[in-house]
Amino acid sequence: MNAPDPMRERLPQLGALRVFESAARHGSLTRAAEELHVTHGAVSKQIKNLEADLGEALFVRRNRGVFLTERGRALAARLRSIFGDLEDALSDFRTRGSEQPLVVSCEPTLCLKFLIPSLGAFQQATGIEVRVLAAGGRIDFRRDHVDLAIRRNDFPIDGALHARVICDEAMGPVCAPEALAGFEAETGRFPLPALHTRSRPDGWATWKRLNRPAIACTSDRTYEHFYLAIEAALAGQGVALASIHMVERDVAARRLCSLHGFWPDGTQYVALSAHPIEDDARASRFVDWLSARMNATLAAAMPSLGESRAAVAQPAKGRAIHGTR
Amino acid sequence: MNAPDPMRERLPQLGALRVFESAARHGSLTRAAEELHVTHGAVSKQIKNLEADLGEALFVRRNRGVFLTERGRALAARLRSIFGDLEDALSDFRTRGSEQPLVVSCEPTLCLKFLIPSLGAFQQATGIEVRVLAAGGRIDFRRDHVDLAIRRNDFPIDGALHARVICDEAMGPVCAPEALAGFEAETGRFPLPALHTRSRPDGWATWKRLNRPAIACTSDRTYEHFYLAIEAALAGQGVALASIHMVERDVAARRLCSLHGFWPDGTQYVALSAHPIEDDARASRFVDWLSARMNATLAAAMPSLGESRAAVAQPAKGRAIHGTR
DNA sequence: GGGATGCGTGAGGAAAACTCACCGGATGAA
DNA sequence: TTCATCCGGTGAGTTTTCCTCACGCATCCC
Repeated sequence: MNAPDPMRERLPQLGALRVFESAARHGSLTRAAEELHVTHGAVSKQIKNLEADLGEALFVRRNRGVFLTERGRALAARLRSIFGDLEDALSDFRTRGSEQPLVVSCEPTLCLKFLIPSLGAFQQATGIEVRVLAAGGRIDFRRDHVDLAIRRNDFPIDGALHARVICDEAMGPVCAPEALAGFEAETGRFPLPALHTRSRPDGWATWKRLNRPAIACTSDRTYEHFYLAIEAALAGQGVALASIHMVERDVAARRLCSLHGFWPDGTQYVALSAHPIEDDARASRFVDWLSARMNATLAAAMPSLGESRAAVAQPAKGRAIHGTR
Repeated sequence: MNAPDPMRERLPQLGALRVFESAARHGSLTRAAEELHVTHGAVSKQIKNLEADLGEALFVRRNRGVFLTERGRALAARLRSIFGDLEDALSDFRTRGSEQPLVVSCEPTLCLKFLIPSLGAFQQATGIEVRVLAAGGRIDFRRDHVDLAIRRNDFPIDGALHARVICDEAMGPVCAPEALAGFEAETGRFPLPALHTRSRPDGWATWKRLNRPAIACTSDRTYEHFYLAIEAALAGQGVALASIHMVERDVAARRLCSLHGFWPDGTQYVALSAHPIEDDARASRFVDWLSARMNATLAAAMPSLGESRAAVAQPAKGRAIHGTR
């Protein structure tokens, strides 16, 4: 009566949700009542309340039993998973159970070309279990249950996130050894297409902007995915502008040749998290390891990085990284 | 008094958990009380109850405020994520919000060599958002929030799971084109090591058991990861026994050569789910697409599969697949 | 038809949750 | 030092929620 909770903090009916989940699972109010050790009347009323609160029926009553609505089924499925998580969390707490694996989201190409092959050593050395979610672009940490995302800072980073720089990005044109024969280093003429990637449309433009040696290709070809562009380069179908971190192994194995070395493009790889990375020992350790690992790659591929860096690092300035350190 | 709930169904204190989460987030009982629109006394008692139930303090009281225990902090973090999920679920329900992405767990090599490159077309055609979790081996569907897992049925499949066969596995020895020169087809002599993978230790043994042409290598080399073995083969360091589904693109691009074609090894790829796959339209559609896609690869690579299949399919018999169809 | 099953509902009661008022320790400024 | 203030604990009492009980109704099966 007296304006109890105008902006009532959501989740009013925790108990009712729990009862509904049970009833949905059993497809029966009576059996839910048994599971919860209450009478069927209690279950009936809880669900009625919940439906009133949601303004929508979750069950269709048929006098001989209840049947989930389509939307009711969807809600029940999610609730089931969520209450399962809750049970797990409490059971882990009580038994001092093991930690959850660290979930890392990473751009797919980097993921397979670099992260996964070297992950085994990390897991073995630290005992930290890592799960890799191969996904790029925007990320919803909570929805996807991601602890850490590895991204390039080529976009403004949400101020609510916490970031830690891992290493510089360095790009360079690469092609298959057999395709290298047609390349005229002086004129820059190259008798094959330039390979583009939709996920990094400004790659070649940045290369040009940084006054790196021009490469005059016969045409352009665009791939949906970085991985496919690299594969096309491997197949000798053109020259791709690739990240050193992604083609490190291919170059080392001489499946790919670098035309003009690799150069920082002003962006960095950063680790993003919804919470301060320092607060999570495992995440912190992972980022440290990743940073050391990727910087080693950089150092090996670009011994001349020292002097070139200062001139190139400028464009990245002004990009707001809300760092925690 | 009269034995109310000896085996009380877990999660007794939903409200208390909610209160604790709020207090932990604010680091203050008083501010939690404000958020929940109750008095601080109510919050204090709820948390006291919860601690009694857990048999352990969650806060350290300091007369000037409360401070989370180490374990309390861990629990609060998980609760925060879980209640966040709950809010999302309810908010999605009320607003008829969009569906969650379909999370597919897949062995990393197959994931990058095959799945991710072709996934774009699927997402575009169906509008179904797919997230790929690169992980092999055993899987906990609920803990990892996985909807669908793609695996080979080379292990007994838990009866509680639902499975649908996708396609046959087919293996064959592959090496780099330049390494092929040293291969004597008649004697089977090969002047390089055989490349093994720890994740499929019985690969070459199965090849021999099925009476495929023997390959006499100089030595053996074992890699931790399938991806690395394929990479070694690409680098001309030996001959690997690879799945057609993983090296399809490499063979097509002539980066790898097949020595004796690809042959079914008696196992199949299966889609596993915690729930009947038919019940989830999106999962069902994804499996249909994947099945068509992978069988097309098989058909293209092994036009002679028809007659060879009958003789080889036997070993797989007896492996219990709890199929839903 | 008769019994069993499954659910809805109103009245009344038990239990949980909350409020209120007061307490004590710690902090910081006067 | 003193006093005002902040933060949380606690006991008594009250409110609210939730549950039980008992009954009604419709369906299904023998």
